[in-house]
Amino acid sequence: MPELPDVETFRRYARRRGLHKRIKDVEIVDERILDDIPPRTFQAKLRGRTLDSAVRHGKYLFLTAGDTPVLLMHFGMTGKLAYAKGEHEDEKYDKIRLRFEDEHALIYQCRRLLGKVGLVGAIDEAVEALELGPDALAVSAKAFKDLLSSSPGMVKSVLMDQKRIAGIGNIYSDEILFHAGLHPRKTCKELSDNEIGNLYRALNEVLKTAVDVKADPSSLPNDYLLTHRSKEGKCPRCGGSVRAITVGGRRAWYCPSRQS
DNA sequence: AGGACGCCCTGTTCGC
DNA sequence: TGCGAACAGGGCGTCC
Repeated sequence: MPELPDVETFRRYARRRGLHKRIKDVEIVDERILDDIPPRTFQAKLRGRTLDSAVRHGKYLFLTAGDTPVLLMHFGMTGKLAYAKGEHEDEKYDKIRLRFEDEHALIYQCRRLLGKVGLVGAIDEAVEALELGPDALAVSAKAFKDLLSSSPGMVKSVLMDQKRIAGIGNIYSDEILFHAGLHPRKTCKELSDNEIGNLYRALNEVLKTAVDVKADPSSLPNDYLLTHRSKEGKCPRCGGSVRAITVGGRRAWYCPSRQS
């Protein structure tokens, strides 16, 4: 579930809790979360270091500690951050703990091991290696239009393609399409200039609003679709039943009477 | 090249 | 009541 708004929230959390403190110990609770790096190496490279910045690109969070290496975090579907000294919520899902000298730790938690934690040489190198497109909140209207014009596929799939635009996943792609009034199976080729403009505005409005509420669904405005994604769900704007179809192997929820 | 599909992974929900 | 199947979905690989 962590998409751009969630990861931006994690970034701010990490910035507030984890920077400018010496890492006394690197506790690897479950080494399966490590991405292609031996646990001992991971520990040795971070122990004694001090995190000094938190940068997000799409759904990736990068924590720097001087020049190199850079700590990379991807949250998969169930990853999140915690900060605690002793007992804490969801402790059994702790995977990595960066323990500071005051005994508090910045903790990477993940239930389903679909996330990854690793070290990279530099942020721009990692973004290139991962072939990530520009961050969804850093795409200009023109670049967005050019991108959609050159993509033949379904608009939902294109929004979710991290190589084209980084940061949008299943839930927020549905939300953006809902706000733009577009059917998830519509192809980019079918979009008018006006519809592309609406989509661009919806993308920015939805993502910024979600960031503002710290990606907490219950705090989103009442006319958002997110909390109505279920069989019994009603469209928050027209009261009609919402519907689910499969698009690109993902569940796509939408309002049939408002999205075409 | 796009898209359908399977897989990983495991907690939760649903149906028999 | 209990158990297993289905589902959740980000990312990746395979096949058509």
